[in-house]
Amino acid sequence: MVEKRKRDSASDAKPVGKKRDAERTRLVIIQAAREEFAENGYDGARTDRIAVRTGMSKGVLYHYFNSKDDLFVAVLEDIYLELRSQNEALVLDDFEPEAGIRELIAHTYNYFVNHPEFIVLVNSENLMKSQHLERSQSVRSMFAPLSHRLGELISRGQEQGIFRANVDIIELYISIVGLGYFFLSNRWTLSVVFNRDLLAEGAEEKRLAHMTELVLDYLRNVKPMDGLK
Amino acid sequence: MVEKRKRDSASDAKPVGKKRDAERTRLVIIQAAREEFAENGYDGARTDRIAVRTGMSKGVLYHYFNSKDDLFVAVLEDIYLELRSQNEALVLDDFEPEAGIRELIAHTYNYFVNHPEFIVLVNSENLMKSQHLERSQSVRSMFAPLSHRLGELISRGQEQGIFRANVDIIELYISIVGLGYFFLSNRWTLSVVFNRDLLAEGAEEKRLAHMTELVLDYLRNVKPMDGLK
Amino acid sequence: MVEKRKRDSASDAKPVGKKRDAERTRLVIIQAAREEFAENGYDGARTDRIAVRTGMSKGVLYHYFNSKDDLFVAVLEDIYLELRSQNEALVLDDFEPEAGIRELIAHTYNYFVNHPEFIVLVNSENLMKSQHLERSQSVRSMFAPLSHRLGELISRGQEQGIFRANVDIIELYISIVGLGYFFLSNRWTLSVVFNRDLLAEGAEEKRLAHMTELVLDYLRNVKPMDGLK
Amino acid sequence: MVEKRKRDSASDAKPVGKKRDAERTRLVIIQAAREEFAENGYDGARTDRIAVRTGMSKGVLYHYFNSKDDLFVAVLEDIYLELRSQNEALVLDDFEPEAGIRELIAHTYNYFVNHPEFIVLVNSENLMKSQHLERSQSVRSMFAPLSHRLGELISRGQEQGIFRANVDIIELYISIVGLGYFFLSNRWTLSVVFNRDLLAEGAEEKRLAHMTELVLDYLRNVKPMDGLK
DNA sequence: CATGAATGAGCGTTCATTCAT
DNA sequence: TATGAATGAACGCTCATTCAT
Repeated sequence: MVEKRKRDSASDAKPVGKKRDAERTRLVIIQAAREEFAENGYDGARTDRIAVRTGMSKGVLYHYFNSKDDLFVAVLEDIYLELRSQNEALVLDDFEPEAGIRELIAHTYNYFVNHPEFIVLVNSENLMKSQHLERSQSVRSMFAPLSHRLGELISRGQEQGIFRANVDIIELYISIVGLGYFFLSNRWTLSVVFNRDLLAEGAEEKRLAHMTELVLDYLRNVKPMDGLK
Repeated sequence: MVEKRKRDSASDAKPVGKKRDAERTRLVIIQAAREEFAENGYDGARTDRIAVRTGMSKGVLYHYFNSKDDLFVAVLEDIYLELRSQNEALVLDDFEPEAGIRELIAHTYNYFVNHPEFIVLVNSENLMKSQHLERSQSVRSMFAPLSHRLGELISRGQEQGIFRANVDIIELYISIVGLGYFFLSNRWTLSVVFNRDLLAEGAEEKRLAHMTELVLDYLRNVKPMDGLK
Repeated sequence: MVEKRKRDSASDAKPVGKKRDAERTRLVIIQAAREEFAENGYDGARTDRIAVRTGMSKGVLYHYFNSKDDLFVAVLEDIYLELRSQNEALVLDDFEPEAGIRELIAHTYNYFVNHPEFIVLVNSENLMKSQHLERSQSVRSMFAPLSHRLGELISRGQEQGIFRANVDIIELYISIVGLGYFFLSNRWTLSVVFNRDLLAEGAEEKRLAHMTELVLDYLRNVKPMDGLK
Repeated sequence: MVEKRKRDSASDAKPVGKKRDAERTRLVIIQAAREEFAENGYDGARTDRIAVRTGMSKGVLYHYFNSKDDLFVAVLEDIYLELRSQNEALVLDDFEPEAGIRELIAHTYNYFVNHPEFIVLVNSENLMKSQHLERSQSVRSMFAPLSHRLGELISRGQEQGIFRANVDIIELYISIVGLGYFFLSNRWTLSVVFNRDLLAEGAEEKRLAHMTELVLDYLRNVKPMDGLK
């Protein structure tokens, strides 16, 4: 279920027909940088180590990217693009409403499980108040299509009378993401303060089951008045 | 609703007279360090700036704490202690089950809203896989009492027939925390990818309403079979 | 044969009839400083550690001595005084010339063996070109009496026809000291470059035998012409 | 008689063209470090000042050497290599035994006279119990060849009946080295305690004459029994 | 007198970035 | 274009010394 990183990057969806060595090099650098940033956060990452990971000299980094900041922007764009392309592989239209929600929750969660870098990268960026993403064109509104499709799924459920009314799609989607993201992101401190090993075998699956139930019970909660409003 | 930092720190619950300057200085340093770590994360924080914030020389930091790491441990302990003492102010026993849950959700969420440092500090610590908290004695199992009280609240609701069965208290509590924490922590990147200003007026309250409903609908979801199991 | 350090210091030869606490404190500090300087050299020594060794606060050091430099002067004076008082215990007049030389060599060498601090302290001071000793009154010409007595011993040997003529007393005394001092001071590097463990059991005694023979063979080397010159 | 440092270092025996700047820079750093360590000892040396001496920035030191310790190792290796290569220039086989000894004594002594850094460097290293040299491969047993050649010289002298029997080569060599080394190393304190200016004109030559006589008289001291043993 | 908190210059080291080759 | 030597500001930390209590 987990795809290998090297082949997974959103960037290499681009046509590499002609041997564009420059393009390949860019990708190698982004991969190396992703790993380094993911293991250490933005401030903890070292350009030297990124260079070592690429197997190339440090000057190359600065030839392709002007600065550590620019490189971080590229890494963020790359991983967000990857997440979106994974999301697009999920065609919610094929599912019944409830099954569709289950799929969406599991799909989203599994991406985080399989790409722990995403969480570190995004947390780092939030620490810096999104100053890099703000400069990116390709990421803005990136999740609009997905939330639109989620809206359609909810609508279908509502029409079928199995989903409640008054659902704020974005709040819902943030909940779907957050219930898993927070757990995966904060496992280490949570394990300490609750004295329960959340890194243990089975903990991830247990979380997924709980959050799926939580969200679906919320959605299925059709009140008698709903139809009349 | 937000209390000022200076009076809010868990540490100064102790009677701080004028006698022992040392004790006072320790608190001043922890406060200064909390601010610096909160604004920049662990790696981004600078001991020089912490010293400037204290109004004292840099050497004094090392007179009280042996290293930046030790200081970070002290800051984490202080803020977790503060959170716990705030939690203890909330006597859930006084509430009907549903109202109790509402209180807990709001109380927890408001602490994060009023103490944005908490989120940055804890995210930083998770980036480092809890290596500092691991060394702390005072934080381990710190949230056991609270999850115990939450369990009692749920039990009361179940006895009254208004709450569902089969609730994993810790999973539930992580959801209660995570639904707010994730939103507050990730507002900046979420605002970009959803193209909705989550830092705008009203967004925080909206979030609280949504997550309260989500959790309560889950808990109230009494299935016919529940009583029979 | 080795006396304990604490009772051995030259300083406490002074009359401690009245309970002069100040004087006692001075000695305690000098002892502590001697140990610290001896283990780490001047630059490597830490005033904090000296204070810890005394069991008193750092301020005390600066009350009795104005600076690390002044304290080092006091330590040097103390240990040179100690060496001299040990030398004075050796009454060369009681010995036949050859036995006297043997005694002097062994006595001097054994002091170094039993007081390895002396070597580190003196090497440190030479690294700094004697800038501290230069300020000391009590040490200047301190070894004049001893070299005078050595001269008398040599004269007696010459009169008895068993010692050679033309002996420069100070050169000879420097040789007597240096043959042992150099070995003891440089054992660590010598062990490496010669690949022979000079810190092993027996190495010290072997050295003493060698250097005694060296010096005595030199002195006994009476040439036929000596008497005629 | 004293060669200038720049041409004298053991390291630049290698052909240093203009091609590899790196090699050149390494040597420049080692030279600068040698001077700084020699003037101040290990603890007294400052990496800032070493950088200033190289005319380059401080970071460059760490580009070539990982730490002050590693740099000190390199300096020690360099100067020991230099001493050995000087020693190898002395072909003892060409000399009659006694002349050979004279040459060896003078050669060794003159190296110290012309390279006062050697003494400070080695004293510093002994203060630290040879912890740097221990890590060096190139220095271990470095003086084995020389002591072997000294042994052959002594043997020839013994065969000719002009040198005594029972000579421990390493003890002898340590004496030859130590008689000069100690004088040169400790001139400053010795001048104070003997009240004789050992830094004055002529003092060095006088020392050499004395120590040569001392060693030769020891070696020449053929006892009647020697041949019979 | 004695304490130990506080100072501040300075230490060994790091690191994003530049630039000669 | 690619390399890696070089830069220099800044980092975490130290330490001899001072000073209020």
